[in-house]
Amino acid sequence: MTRGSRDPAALADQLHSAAIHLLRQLRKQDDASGLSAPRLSALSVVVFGGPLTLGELARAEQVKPPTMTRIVTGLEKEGLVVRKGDPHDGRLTRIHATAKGQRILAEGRARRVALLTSSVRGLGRDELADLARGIQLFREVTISMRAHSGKVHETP
Amino acid sequence: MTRGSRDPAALADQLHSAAIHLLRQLRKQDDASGLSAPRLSALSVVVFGGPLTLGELARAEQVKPPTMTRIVTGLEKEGLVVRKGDPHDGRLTRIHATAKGQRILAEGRARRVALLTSSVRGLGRDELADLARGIQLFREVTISMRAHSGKVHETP
DNA sequence: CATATATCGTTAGCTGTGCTAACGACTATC
DNA sequence: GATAGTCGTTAGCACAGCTAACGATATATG
Repeated sequence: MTRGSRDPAALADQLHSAAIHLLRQLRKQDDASGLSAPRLSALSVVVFGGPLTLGELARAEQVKPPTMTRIVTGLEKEGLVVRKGDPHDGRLTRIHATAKGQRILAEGRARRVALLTSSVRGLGRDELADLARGIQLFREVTISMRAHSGKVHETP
Repeated sequence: MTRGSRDPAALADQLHSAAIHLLRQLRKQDDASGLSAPRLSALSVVVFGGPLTLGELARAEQVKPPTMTRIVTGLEKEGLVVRKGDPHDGRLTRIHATAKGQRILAEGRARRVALLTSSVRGLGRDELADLARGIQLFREVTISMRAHSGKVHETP
């Protein structure tokens, strides 16, 4: 398997498996803050990306508008974001983070960091750097996949 | 952001975001084979891990038995696995992969590989090696998280 | 100005994943 | 053979993802 690490097929499977299991663990941890992964991710975009329209948020999260509607509704029900109508365009709904939303996000982040830190304790500085490098490559692959997937499937 | 790559907080956020978006892309591609990510992952375990009981499969996929029951039911309905009772222990249900299941898995794998290959075309050999390294670290972190998460939350 | 067209967000309805609680079937123990 | 434990399933809940259809608003066109 050490040799197979450079085999694209094995790499694809490992990527698939690693992503699934990693996300499951992250989700478990996020449950401690009462927020699911999609909600937390959306909240993060709103907090750091400033006020956004629902459509922009949906595109940022690569999700269809109806899905984002319900995510935002859930967040709003917990008082983490608020909807505000745009004065210039009545169709738009701008999503703003509340102070509570910012606090919850910071807490969840701190919780993940604490867990990651304890998990990373067994890793050295170099391995940490490798991890950062790996994340960067993950993102590049994701972006590239996104560009290519339309070709494989369809182009609406 | 280049400097922040070694900041644990930024690393945690990036890990979170990267996993979510990567999985979303993988899921889209897997949709082409008519199988969702959890089903494909479970099928992969059954195919490569030989016949397993439902409970073993649930533990392998870090999922509770009722969830695995439905995943297996879905796979069985499509003729990708079969349930067989254990002759020595009537409580056990062993899950076997069918020839069709093996074929479908191979096809899905080929599809992912094709996409990954095209996505990876922009990456050099060294970057590929870095990616493999990143995946390895991902798994270590996941395993470590799993060991530590009980401590953070609770131990039932 | 009035009407048609386009865009945005929501609602309705479907599938699938995850959980807990409760249950039936079977083993194992006493 | 009664009792206790294990395994898988069923029932019921919440949430995420989608498409299709709809109302409201904005814009373009006659």
